[in-house]
Amino acid sequence: MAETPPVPADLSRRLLAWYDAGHRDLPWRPQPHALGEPYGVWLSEVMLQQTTVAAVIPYYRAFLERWPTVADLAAASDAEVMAAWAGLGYYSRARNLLACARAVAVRPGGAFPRTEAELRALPGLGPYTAAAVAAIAFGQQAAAVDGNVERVLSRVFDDATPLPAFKPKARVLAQALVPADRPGDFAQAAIDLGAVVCRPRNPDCLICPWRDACRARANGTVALRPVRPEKPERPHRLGFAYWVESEHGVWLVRRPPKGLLGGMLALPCGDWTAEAVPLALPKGWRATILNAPVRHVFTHFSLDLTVVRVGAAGDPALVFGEGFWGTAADLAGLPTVMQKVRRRAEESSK
DNA sequence: GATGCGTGGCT
DNA sequence: TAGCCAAGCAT
Repeated sequence: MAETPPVPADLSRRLLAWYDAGHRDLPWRPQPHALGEPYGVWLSEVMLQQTTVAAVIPYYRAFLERWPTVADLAAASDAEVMAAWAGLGYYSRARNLLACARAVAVRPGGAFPRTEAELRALPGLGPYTAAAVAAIAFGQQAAAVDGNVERVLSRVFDDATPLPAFKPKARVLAQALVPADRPGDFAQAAIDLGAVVCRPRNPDCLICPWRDACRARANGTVALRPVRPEKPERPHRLGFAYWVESEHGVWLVRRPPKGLLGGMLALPCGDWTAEAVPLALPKGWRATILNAPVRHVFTHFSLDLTVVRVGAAGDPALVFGEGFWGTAADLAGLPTVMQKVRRRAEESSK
């Protein structure tokens, strides 16, 4: 790796002083100088992966209320946890969350490991989350480098290395800055700095505790950092979703455990491809095609789903696969794209 | 190293 | 409004 520039002295102290003078009050956050509660820290960090604070807060509260300890969560069923996660996105996190809780529950004392390396070995904990939990909950001198910290460091050192190649450099720089006495506060302060001051757009350099040291500010390149690679074009896909209602409820299926919406409840659908092909329905089954498709945008493709209301004259499993008649409580556990389909179907019956 | 994986808010 | 982006991880 290329040499990293010397780290100006006193950056850590200035950042901590800025944090102490006023930081975001978040439900999972310990008081300054205090350690966080491992379960809550871990839960929040997993929820916050690629997810905004505002979206996480209600889910965090709901999980803590329903499963107050990691042992409680470990005892929950897959279906309960997936349903509780519905709407938050990136559903492999929910599967890994439960796998991690179960792994922790069978450890001696049912407690989380305390070191970054041991945490890193748990499901769903990558380099960032392992370091964050180690620092915030256990006071380990670990460098938690997320997108905020990468952005801040790319600017302070005016480094034009494109992401994600800059990440290893950022880790080296961050590790050199982590103070031995307050690693958890430092991790959260660095994140707050990126989230509140050193924002992606319109950074508030005038109030930045690192403004004097910031090379990008001196060079007038703040808006150019970090350098991001071009994003690939997002393809468009088409598909059908089937609303099959009877006196028993609505026919729901469980999606396969891996892949898109893996492990989640769903309405029956065919494949989502460049050209949609409707499923052939048995004779005597009524089908009503709703006029405007449901639009949804995923990370790597956009989707138009044509909703079909079906009056089944026989066993839906024969056409749509293994499933069950879902009630209103079951429907609440559908992911967002399926909620959009549900809304469209329910509107059409008014 | 590249790709797949959700959703919602902001501009 | 259509794109950008968010406390990343697994493969």
